[in-house]
Amino acid sequence: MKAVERHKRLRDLFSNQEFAALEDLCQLVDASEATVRRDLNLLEQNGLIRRVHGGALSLLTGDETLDFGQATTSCREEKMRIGRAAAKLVEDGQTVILGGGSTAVEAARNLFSRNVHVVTNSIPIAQVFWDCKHVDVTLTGGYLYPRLGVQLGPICEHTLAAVSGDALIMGIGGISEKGLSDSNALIVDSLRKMLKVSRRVIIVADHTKFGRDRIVPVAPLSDVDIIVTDSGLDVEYREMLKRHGVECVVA
Amino acid sequence: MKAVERHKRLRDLFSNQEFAALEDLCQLVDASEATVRRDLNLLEQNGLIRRVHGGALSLLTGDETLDFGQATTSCREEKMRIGRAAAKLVEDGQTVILGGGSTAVEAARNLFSRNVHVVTNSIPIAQVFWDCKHVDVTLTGGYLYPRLGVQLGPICEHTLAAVSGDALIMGIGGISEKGLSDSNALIVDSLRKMLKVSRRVIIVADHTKFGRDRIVPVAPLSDVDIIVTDSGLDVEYREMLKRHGVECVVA
DNA sequence: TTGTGTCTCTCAACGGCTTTCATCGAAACC
DNA sequence: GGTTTCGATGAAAGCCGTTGAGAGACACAA
Repeated sequence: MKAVERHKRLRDLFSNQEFAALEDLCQLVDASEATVRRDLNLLEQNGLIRRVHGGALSLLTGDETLDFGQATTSCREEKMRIGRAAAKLVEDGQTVILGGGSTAVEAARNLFSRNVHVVTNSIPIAQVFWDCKHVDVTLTGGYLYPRLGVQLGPICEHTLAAVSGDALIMGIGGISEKGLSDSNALIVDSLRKMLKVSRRVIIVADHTKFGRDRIVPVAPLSDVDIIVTDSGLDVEYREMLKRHGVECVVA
Repeated sequence: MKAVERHKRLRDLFSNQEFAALEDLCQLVDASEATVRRDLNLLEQNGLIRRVHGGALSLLTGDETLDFGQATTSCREEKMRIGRAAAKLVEDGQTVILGGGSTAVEAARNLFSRNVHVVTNSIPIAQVFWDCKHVDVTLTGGYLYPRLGVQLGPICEHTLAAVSGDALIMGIGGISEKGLSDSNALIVDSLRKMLKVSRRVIIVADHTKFGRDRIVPVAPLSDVDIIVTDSGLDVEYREMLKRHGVECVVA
């Protein structure tokens, strides 16, 4: 059986089943333990499962608890790839600030097995690390913005002010020549604060976000170091990023 | 059976059952006593159960701590009544600080349709108000204590210091002549801070909590204004409360 | 106090994990 | 066509975590 086929079978299994033992997986894909272990490592790097003694736990079945409605379901594959690429830009031992948004959640998943310190105002992101030993999670506190599960306001900003991040990974509503913008006026203050206290700014955004100006401007493109996006991005926008000195990573 | 599987079964059991004998658990998971003991130690470390001579007590159905995933399953009559009674002690327009623990979650549920401002360090409690329009929720922020979903440490305490609560509703591990005590050393600092900034202290605790001294002392009884408990409380303890000027509400 | 049952600690055995190496087959190159 | 190179695979060695059994300490009840 080819690797692609094995991976597909494993994914299918883990979207229906919470736990699987190594032995059973070997039988399922008719491969040696060594191969299955390697496959599981890949799946773990992609944030689909978590390896445990004796097998692996699915991160897909538990999803409903992380799904806070809306955006999470659309273009999942792309967001996963973007999240993975963004996580790779972070080095072990660093402090990473994670902004809200479903793409940032994907990035968080890919930081699960890493050795980092996470600071976030997003409860869904915090829950990704619910039972993770390597990752310290600090929540900012603040007013709870119900629909999105993010914490906002003076308390949030005060905590952020006391933090210094090696990297910031955050999603955004719109990216254009004018800079970053978002449609939610309440959350932009916290976004700005995050930008301010981070040494390296990584924006995660699929190609549909480009060329859009949302109601509230957040920051100029010059504040951004890297934008991670998908392969659907127009050349026009790539050049725009280049002009503004923003590195563009295609996941 | 693999370790993950055993743990899942044990959790499931303890979310439905208050006590289980070691022997029965061995049978349930088909493992030796030694292994089950080790598993129980882990669960105890995670605050899900309390080990006792001959087996283990559930803290999920019992009170005090709450695993996020189990939130929906544990809803015993008594706890609900206690939660309801405690919520009645709060007036509209007030700021209520809610400590972690499953009884406090019940109180939170009964505040859902009220017009109050909630301050909490517990994510499960914040989620009670997820889709609620009348209730403002402020989270303290801080280090995420895994599994219990509470936020702790300097950030949490700093936020609490800047808050002033009309009422505090919190659960506790033990209540005796010596005062309040709890088994989790990490969370007591935040509990103390909550006590300090609240004008009116309401403790929610079923009768099994009385006469118990847990490892870490939290506060003397004189710091408490009201204790809401169930009808199973011994006269002996009612008098103790009276002696210390604590009002006792039986739900 | 004594006896029974339970707990803790230690040790040995087992199984799973990682690392390394050899093999195989496919694609690339000469 | 033959050779080389590279990635994928499986097997083996050694390490580490998990498990179960037993000895002694401890708790509880009669």
